[in-house]
Amino acid sequence: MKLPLSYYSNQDVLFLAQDLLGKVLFTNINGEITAGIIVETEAYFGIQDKASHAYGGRRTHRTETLYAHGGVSYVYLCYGIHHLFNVVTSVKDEPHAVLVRAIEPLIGKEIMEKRRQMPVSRTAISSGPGSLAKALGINQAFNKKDLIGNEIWIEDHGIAYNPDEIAAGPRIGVAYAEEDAHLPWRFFVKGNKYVSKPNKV
DNA sequence: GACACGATCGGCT
DNA sequence: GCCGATCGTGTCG
Repeated sequence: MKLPLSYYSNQDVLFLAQDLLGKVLFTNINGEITAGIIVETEAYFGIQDKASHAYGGRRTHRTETLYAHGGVSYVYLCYGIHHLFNVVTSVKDEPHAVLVRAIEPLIGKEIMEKRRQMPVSRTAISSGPGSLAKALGINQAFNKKDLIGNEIWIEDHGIAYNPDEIAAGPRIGVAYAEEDAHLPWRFFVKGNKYVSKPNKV
């Protein structure tokens, strides 16, 4: 059920970004368990990707997490307000990562409603990277957490999509990445109502 | 030490 | 569709 460490060692981050669609992301905060099906991701291709925090081999206190062995979380604060959750992949010193952009609520829906102050019937509850992080209670304390531990982890529930059920398009909010801005490295489940920008392909 | 800006969201027009 | 919120980070001095 719980994805093993070996899953995250895969050096093909474009494959993993697509393979993570359908997997179930869990958090357990003081016994409050919440989980959702991953329906939208983006791949960040290490040191050669101008949109990545690790572009050019940049190595700072913040980005150090990206250089860890695959299988840990990379959480950072964006726009001073939102926490964004990434899955660090590949091997040590190869800073590939997958940003999770949307989930479909599955377990602990009442807890998510309390955290988001809105009914689970609203898709905005977990649509978009900042929103899903808040719904799952992910904050800075989750940075560099082991994804095979018991605070945050990902399970395989046997949900898988065929290639024709997945759409690929340019990543969101990376205009600064120049020629890398238009690479089709954002993946989402076609027709899923939790996808944050379903029209942009 | 100072400053410009972001892998966004939600409210208002 | 537009705009303000809000603060850690990185870069420069």
